[in-house]
Amino acid sequence: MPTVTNDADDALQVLTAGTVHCIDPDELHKLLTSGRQLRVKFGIDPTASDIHLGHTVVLHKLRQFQDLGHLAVLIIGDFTARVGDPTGRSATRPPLSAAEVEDHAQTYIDQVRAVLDFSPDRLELVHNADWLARMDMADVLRLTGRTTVARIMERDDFATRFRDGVPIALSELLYPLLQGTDSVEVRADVELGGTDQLFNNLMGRQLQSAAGMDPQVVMTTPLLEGLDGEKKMSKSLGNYIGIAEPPGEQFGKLMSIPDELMPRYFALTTGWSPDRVEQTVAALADGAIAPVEAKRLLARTIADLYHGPGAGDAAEAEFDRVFKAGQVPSDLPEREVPAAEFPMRLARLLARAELVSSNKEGRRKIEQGGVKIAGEKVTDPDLEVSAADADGQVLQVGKRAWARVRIR
RNA sequence: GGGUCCGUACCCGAGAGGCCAAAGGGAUCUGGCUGUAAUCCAGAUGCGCAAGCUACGGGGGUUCGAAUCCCUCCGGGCCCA
Repeated sequence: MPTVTNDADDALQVLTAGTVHCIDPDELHKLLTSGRQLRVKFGIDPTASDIHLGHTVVLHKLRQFQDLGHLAVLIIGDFTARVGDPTGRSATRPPLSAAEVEDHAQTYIDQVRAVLDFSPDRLELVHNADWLARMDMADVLRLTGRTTVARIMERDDFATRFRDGVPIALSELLYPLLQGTDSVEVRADVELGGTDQLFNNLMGRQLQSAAGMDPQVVMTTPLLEGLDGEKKMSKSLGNYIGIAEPPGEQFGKLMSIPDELMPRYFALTTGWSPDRVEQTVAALADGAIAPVEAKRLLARTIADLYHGPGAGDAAEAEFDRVFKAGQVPSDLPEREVPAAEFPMRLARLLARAELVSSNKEGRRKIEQGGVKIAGEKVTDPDLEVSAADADGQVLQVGKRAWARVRIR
């Protein structure tokens, strides 16, 4: 068994830093003092294939436990994904097929590698279908008998949906119980999750106690705001930065977050030590670092984290080329258009080059002054171009869409 | 099983026979500004060169004319049992 740090006080401080809930710190301290390698549970439901920075907040916390010698018990919720966690959702999630779930799970695992330590003595990977799929009706009845309808309905999102007449599938009400069962099965000492998981995680304590185990310590991490600076980062809101996205995309998106969000991003997404975060944030606050520079640092850091050292510098250089110097990106798509279709209106060519979704939209973009051909702004919405005019030229729409036309 | 209400564009949501390609908000996009794909300000947002076409859960009907009225089917909420 690996050695575990015995300085419980220091460990407690590091581990509780940046958490929203810790239930409860005394229990955690006791566990840390025991010198045992703790089993730290974190469950993910592979309902979608992309991990974004919001997901990494809790993963960084889990990594801290690993770095202190503890064991991350990563539960792939292949069974629960099929039920659909209703957390924070206003509607029932459509069920996924087993194949979709498996596919997502593999992508998840690949992406999680960027944050977690995958050494065998630091990570245990399990699938909850291994125990949940085996339960029979008697097991289910026993499980559901351990709580009450009133207790389940305390959960805010259930209460809200019920009040507003939004449907709640009966299966969704069971979700907290399933997640709690996971805690019993993996004998979790600690469970991590976002703040929205608090209810589910506490259910784990209840079920563990009922099973005669010491209840797990529950710790929650903040939900990261997305690019808009207000709503929580999520794929469905489209305000996310995926960790598998190209570095240039990550860099650009990070440059577009509201300035006020920077301290939070430094604290929650970089994996930096609390000290380093504090120094950087302080420097930003007293003007020692200009906001742009801080944002660039953040953007480089994230790109490096997920694409290897140097990725951030490269992304930054390209960003400057394109957005500061206004040059064409070094790598831009080519679109082939048959010569027979010419001459055609530029508006139509933009659509053929997939820069706009319709001729009409192309016309609109020209009228708004957002279209350039070979670097020249076009003002005539009815402009006709010949094959010779168009061949090999770079079309640009707005600040972020380019294509080179090839006549064939 | 009975009753009742609802289903509108990417999302929320107004609309009550013609003035509706459909108010308003969100979201997104374009332009200007700039330290940024930030903020702020302005504008745009079904398709078609156009005549026009398609669109208000699906289908059918009434009418000169339907998102708006009727029938039916599908989906959903609530109440009663």
